[in-house]
Amino acid sequence: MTIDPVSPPAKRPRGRPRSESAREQILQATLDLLEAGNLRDITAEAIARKAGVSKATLYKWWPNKLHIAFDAFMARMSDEIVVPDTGSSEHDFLMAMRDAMAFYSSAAGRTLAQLIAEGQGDETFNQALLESLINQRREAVATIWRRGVERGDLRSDIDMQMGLDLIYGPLMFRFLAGRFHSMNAEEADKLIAIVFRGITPVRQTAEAAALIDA
Amino acid sequence: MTIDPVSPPAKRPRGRPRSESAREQILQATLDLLEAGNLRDITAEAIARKAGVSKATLYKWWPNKLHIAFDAFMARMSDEIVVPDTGSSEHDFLMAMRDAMAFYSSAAGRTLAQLIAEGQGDETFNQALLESLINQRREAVATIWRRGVERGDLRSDIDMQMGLDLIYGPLMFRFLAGRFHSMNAEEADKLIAIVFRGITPVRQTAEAAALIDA
Amino acid sequence: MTIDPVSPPAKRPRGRPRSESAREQILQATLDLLEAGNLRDITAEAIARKAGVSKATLYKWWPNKLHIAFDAFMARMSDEIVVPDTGSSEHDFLMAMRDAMAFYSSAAGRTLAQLIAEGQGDETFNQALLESLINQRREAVATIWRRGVERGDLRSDIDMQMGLDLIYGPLMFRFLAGRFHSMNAEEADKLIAIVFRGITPVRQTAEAAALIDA
Amino acid sequence: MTIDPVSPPAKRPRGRPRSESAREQILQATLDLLEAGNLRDITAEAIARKAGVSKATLYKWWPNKLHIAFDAFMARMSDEIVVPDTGSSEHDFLMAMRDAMAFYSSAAGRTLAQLIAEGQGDETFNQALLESLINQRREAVATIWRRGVERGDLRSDIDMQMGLDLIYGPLMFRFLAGRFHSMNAEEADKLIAIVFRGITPVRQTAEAAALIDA
DNA sequence: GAATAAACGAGACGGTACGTCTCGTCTTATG
DNA sequence: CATAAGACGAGACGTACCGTCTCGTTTATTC
Repeated sequence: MTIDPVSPPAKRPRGRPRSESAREQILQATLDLLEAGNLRDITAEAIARKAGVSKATLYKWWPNKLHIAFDAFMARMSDEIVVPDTGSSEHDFLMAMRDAMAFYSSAAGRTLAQLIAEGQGDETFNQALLESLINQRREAVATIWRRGVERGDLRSDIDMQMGLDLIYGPLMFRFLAGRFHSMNAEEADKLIAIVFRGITPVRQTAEAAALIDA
Repeated sequence: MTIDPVSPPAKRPRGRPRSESAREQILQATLDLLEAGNLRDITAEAIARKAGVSKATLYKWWPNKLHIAFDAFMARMSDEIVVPDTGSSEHDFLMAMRDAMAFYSSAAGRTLAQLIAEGQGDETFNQALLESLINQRREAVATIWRRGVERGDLRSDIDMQMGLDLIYGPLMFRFLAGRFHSMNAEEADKLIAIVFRGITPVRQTAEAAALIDA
Repeated sequence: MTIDPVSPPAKRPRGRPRSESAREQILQATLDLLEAGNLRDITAEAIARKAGVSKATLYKWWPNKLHIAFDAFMARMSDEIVVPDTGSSEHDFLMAMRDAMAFYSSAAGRTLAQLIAEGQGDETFNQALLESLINQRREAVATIWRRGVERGDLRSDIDMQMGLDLIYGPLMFRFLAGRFHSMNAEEADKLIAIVFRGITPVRQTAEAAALIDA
Repeated sequence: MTIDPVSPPAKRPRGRPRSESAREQILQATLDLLEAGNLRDITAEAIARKAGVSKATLYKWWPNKLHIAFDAFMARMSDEIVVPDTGSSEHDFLMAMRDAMAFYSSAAGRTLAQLIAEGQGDETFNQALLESLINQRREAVATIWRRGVERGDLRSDIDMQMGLDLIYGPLMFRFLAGRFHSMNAEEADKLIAIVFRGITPVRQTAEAAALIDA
């Protein structure tokens, strides 16, 4: 048993350390304002005021309010993903989709839409947003996918990315098109059912199709 | 002796008529600027200057630059949709998807993404945008869909809207996520193939699946 | 007798004309604020608010608040100078000095001191300020001086500028040094008396000196 | 064994003593910056950086940069005044004036002008500045003046302050008015000559005047 | 033709947010 | 303790764009 005797003891830099409370206040204030209105209508001054913080502090740590909103959003996202394991891939995906639907329906979903919208002009930001957003789900979904392939529920010759696009694409499409309200549980079931006929091995596909045809 | 008493033949109002050339100049200038940069970075003043028009004229006919951009975009869209008719629904959809891909890849696509983005804060505008945009394609796609159902290529118990979501959702998803470059012809083929296994009647599905499995 | 038939009739430029009322409101507001406090403590925003004017309007017509203050000050200065004519140059100068003392004692004087102070960093501005300020008095004083020389009250071989420096220099010195309160009428009399012994022809000088000596 | 009970002579306080080198570095840095640019444009941060000192140290020992500049200026002034003694009061004053001219022409003069300017808003500071500045010269000039009165070169019934105003007022006037460059040796001679006709006893005055008239 | 009416260009305006800057205070760890 | 480092709250700066307005001008219809 060894204790690293050398390890640089995370030495504090010289000056006054960054105020963690200020950071939190800013993110919280931003979230609150985002729930109340559009990102476009939120001013840096309003965030600063609500957070009890100077405007200079905002601009010291973030280049603009878009990035503040991004951090605020992400801080709220990090611990919510769970990986369903019902024994059936289709059912697992259904659960994952319902989870996603719940998320997109929440205030956070509205915020996300605005982040995507505002980020449209900034390719780098957009990339970062989608990546960190989707990567979080991808891990969960990848687990389901892998289990499904091993179990024989899913075809092994289909690119997972394509599968994800098929499942989340329609969801996101409705979401951004403002038709999200129509995306109820029943619709989700149908969507998953149809996609699964495409991504399951032939035998099961045929059976499933027969079932639907019936 | 009477002259057509029914049709008051588009009687010109009293004053100076609206300048059609100004209208065109404005839309053209807006399009040019949109190709060069982001909608966010385009100012009403820049449009007016480039169009050789007064700012007041802009605001007389449009409520804000978002609506100008919308009109400019739409003016360029109106006559491009064609309805493929190859005898096979799958092939028809493949053609339609490639058409859509070409469109989204063009400068107009970039413009569209920005319109969607900016419209995010304005529900009414967003609705109008998506509707008039999708309706244009919907007509075409509906024709394909109808033919497919009649021909027996497509299941009759699937909601067309769901079908469109399945086809265009992944496309739009990649588009907005900035992964559109990866949406090449091969990917499009695969996507359509998978979706079709879900939306075709069981017999054909089983055959197709067997074909792929082989 | 002819009337220029061509003369361009002071054609109004195109566009909305500059608001004269805004100009006046700005200058008045600035003056009011200057009387109440230091130029340093006056913000562009305060001027704009008090004048019921946008900040942009300030910056459209003046490069910074220093120049606004200058214009405000000058607008209030233009018509106050009178040229005394008592028959005696010494008496005339005494009147002129008392006039200047009254001015420097007023709120306008306080404003002037601040303008000089703030202008210290901007050589061009400083030059312009002193010039337009002193030129106004110089005209008056030059008249007195010329009359004095013609009348034989003043030596003709002394540079007028030097004479002005001798008369106004001590005044301004006390003014800027904050000892202005001590510059009462009696002191003014003494000062003028002493200077006049230096700038009058010898005979009168001797007589005057003898008078004082007595 | 005895402990001196009387003189705990300048007992060192506890803790780390104030760094004398820091003090000097700060004043020197301030002087350097003052020579390079305007006091207005110098930031506390710049002084601290150049002096290799923390900003907190500045504010611990001075209330603001104006007072730092004052101390820096004064430290450079203290030992330069000499009292000419040529046997003639007029000549002595001429020397003193040339001395003053040299000073005002130097970088220190520029600094002084800025101190006066900045101090305009702070009556107390202004007072202190002028007092400590003028008192330094006053001592020297008072000596000349006293000698002159004793010697009979100067009238005894003229207030010395008034005399100083007459001599230094025009100088300072030109200095602050930005016309200082014109204040060459010849002008200084003339100025002193004129003033002296006002402040010398009648006999000499008459003689001098006659001399000038000739 | 003159009168009427609306649209037009130019551009000044009030409003408001931006992102930057400096001030003077504070909170750490170091000497 | 005094210090160096540097984050912080406060708040003014000057810029930019918005959408409105006030002009004088132009282009049409109506009398």
